[in-house]
Amino acid sequence: MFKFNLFQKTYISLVNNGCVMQEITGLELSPKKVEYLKFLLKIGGLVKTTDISTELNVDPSTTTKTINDLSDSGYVDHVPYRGVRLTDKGKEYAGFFVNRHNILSLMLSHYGLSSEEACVEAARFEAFVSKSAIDKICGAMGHPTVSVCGRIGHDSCRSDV
Amino acid sequence: MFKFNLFQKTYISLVNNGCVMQEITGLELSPKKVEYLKFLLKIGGLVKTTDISTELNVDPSTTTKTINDLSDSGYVDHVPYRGVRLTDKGKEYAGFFVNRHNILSLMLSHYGLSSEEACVEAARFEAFVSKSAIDKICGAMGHPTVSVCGRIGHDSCRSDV
DNA sequence: TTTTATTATTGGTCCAATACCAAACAATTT
DNA sequence: AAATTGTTTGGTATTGGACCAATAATAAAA
Repeated sequence: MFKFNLFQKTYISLVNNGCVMQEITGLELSPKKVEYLKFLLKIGGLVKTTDISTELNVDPSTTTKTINDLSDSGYVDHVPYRGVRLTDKGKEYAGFFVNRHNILSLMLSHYGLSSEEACVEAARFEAFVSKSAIDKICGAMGHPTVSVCGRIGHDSCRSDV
Repeated sequence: MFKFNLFQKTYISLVNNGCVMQEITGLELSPKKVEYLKFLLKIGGLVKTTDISTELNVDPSTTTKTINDLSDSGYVDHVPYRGVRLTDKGKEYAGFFVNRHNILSLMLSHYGLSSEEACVEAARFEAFVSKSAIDKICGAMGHPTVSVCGRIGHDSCRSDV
């Protein structure tokens, strides 16, 4: 019996292959959903519901529901019972979210917070910091490539240099 | 007819006159409640429901309910139909909230954000930044007294110098 | 390959924070 | 005292998040 594969590349991705960063405000997703996307990007491929639940310490049913939300918004592709993975759009957002976390952590570390403290603190408020602010902070710090909790890429903010 | 005055000083305040800053994490109140306290501190005395509603752009009934919450938690004293004012505890928290906002705004302005941008940005995430982080940032900046959107006091963080 | 175990999803319920509306109530003004 | 203004109550709604029990699908074992 035929089964449509949601993960198969289609001509759609060729049509929709442009960078969408111009439209990102950074405030589109709730803190918890940002966590989902960052984790999905870290794993990289197809991710199981249980893995997400374990990582984020939530019930699997909660994960399924959140994943459905993210799927409806176009950040992930989800095949029930098989797994979930980022869409191209999801990857761009997740990449920004990781960068934002790293830039804010690095910034905080410059004010006497330890790496650990900076990381924990940034995680608490990062979802409410706009991309426009991040681009400015990143530029003012000279577009650093290394933070206290990971590397920083500049695909999205170099244009603001 | 006798009416008990909730705003009258009683021996309670003499007993409870110590600084409670040691116990503040800065994460006790939701963003909206932080706004209420900051506004109440700005006005200073007895504040009417309508004034709060106008300032925060919410229905008066919403204000009444939020004020009841804040009253239950001991941040304000509320006499129905008369007005609301900060308790001593509320003043300490409100003072910290204002300082936190000003310190974060000042910090952001050091990364190329305009005063206006810094203020707006800080307002969005400040409720999720801990007092411990603020104390460190404040210390690292040399305990500035002037920010881009107000003066900064140091009653609560000088001990960390 | 049929049973068993594991994993995932659905449907239900719940909570916190925030908000509005209409009705009732209190205070103030006339 | 009546009318107006301001405030509160009670009800309802929404958004985001969470859990549980029951069902369904997949994978593992016999």
